[in-house]
Amino acid sequence: MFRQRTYNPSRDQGPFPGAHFFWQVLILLADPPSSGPIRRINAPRRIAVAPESTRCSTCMLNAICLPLGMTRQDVAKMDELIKERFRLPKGGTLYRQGDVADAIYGLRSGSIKTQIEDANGQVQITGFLLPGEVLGLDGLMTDQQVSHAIALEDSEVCIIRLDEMDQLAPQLPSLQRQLRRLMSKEIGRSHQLLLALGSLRSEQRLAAFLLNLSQRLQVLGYSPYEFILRMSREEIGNFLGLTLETVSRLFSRFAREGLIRVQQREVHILDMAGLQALSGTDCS
Amino acid sequence: MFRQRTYNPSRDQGPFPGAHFFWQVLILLADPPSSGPIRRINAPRRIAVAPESTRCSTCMLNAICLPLGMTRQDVAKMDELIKERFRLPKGGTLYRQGDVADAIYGLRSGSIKTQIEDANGQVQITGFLLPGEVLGLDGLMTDQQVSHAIALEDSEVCIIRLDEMDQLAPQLPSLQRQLRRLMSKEIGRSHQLLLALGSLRSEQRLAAFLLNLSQRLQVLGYSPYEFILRMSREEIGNFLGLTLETVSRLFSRFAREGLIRVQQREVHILDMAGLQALSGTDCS
DNA sequence: CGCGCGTTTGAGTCCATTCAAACCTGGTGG
DNA sequence: CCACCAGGTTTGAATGGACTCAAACGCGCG
Repeated sequence: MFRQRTYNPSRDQGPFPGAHFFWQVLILLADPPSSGPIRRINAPRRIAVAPESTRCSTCMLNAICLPLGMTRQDVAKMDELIKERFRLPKGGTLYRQGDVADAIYGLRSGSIKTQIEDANGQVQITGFLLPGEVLGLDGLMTDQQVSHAIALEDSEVCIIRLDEMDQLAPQLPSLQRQLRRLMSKEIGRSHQLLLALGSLRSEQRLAAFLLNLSQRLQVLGYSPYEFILRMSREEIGNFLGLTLETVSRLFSRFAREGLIRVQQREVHILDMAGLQALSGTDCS
Repeated sequence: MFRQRTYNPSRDQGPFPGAHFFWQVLILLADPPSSGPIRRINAPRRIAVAPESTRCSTCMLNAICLPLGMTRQDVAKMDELIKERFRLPKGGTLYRQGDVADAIYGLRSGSIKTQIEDANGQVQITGFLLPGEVLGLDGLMTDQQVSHAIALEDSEVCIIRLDEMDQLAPQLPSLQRQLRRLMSKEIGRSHQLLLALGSLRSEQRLAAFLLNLSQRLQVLGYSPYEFILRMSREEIGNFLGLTLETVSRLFSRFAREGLIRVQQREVHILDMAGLQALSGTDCS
């Protein structure tokens, strides 16, 4: 039935009933939320933390995250906006498809995957997020989340409530702009991924995946040459439109060819240029 | 080298030098526009038309396009915002990757494809737009277009300048909200397409493609059962991550199986339910 | 008419998948 | 401490679906 075996992630609450759309059915804006009463997200599990620790102005990620490009004054205003943080254990879900989308989230630490699910339960991972990146932008359309967000390890997110953001918007045009940028970036990212899934062969996809990860980790101050993967082979495969076996084989081959060294989830990149050549990034 | 033959669209100005990014390189915000001086888009080809014909308030598409969900008063304010329209001949480009992105565009009539291009000239079509849909949202990130927009037939777009929109924003919060929705929709659309490219087999992809088109045309008041394709087999193939031959074979097979009738670019859908079952939209 | 372009159809190949078995690792309980 | 188990991972062999290469066809156009 499917080109690849159905990727069936562990479900903590049984099958989700609200995955009823496909493609641009969204454009209709017609179908009411058929998923029954809209659930309130995780409300009980939220904790307010000591104020000074949630400040954007003192956050190490403020050069990467939402405040990117803002003036000091504007960042100070951001501090009013972000009152809550949220701890997420490994495997925990930040939100699920169909939840009300009344906030966006800045990932503070850890890593999170986002995935969508169609009516058949077929799942597609749409992104692996690293600290400083913002989640929940895809839910702004319908006021309902259209994807699941699941922690790959213990993680922590900052919560930015939409209504409070709208209130603050007039005084903080730079936030609107930055938000627009982030959404635009998300669109660009999906498009690049589309290009990968649509036209790259498996080895190119994996090479590009590793390079992408390496680069993003470097931005965060980590070594671009060695890192540990937070996701399983199966998740990588799903993300790249491949099977876990293919991914595993490619890892082995890359290692055999001296491009990387890999044991389990620990990856050492030995030949960055070689990977780039493989991925097709390197032009000419 | 590539999984599918390189799709090489006719280029009106030779190879484009600015397609230097890959995936989330965008996140860096570091690399300067390496494409030389940023070009001004199509400025000389723009024409101002009789004011009453550009009014959102009298536009037939105002229930679908940007003004969707706005009050009558807000739509009236939109009228001030949209002062220009732009005629685009078949094959003409509205903007190219690397152009300054200082406006977004509402498609008034015709149809447009958007495509991205990587350093190797590899192209991926990211969308086929119909009237009432909005282009240019992906360029808001960098203030530079990250995709090409090319007309599939003679088309007409409304121009919404970003600086004017920002000026009007405080008085028109519903516009901000709607813009956010549209961007969010675009993200959702890409994600759905990702799911298709990542996990659907060829026949499912084409079936889903036809259903999607059918549905969007219906929203516009056209028959969902018969329409003519504005794009070539090659363009469909590129969009769906298939070769033109595969697409052609699938059309033939669908026709043989009584799902559709097709001659050249004219498509009649005979068995909508069959197509839905095939695409996997139909659940259970 | 002849040409170019898009499309259709066929035959053969190859790459990723499927199915299957063995392996490694970490955690649990005896 | 070790045996055992479960889940993730690796590797092999065989299959099949989409691709490549190729040729013929149809249509519009100068």
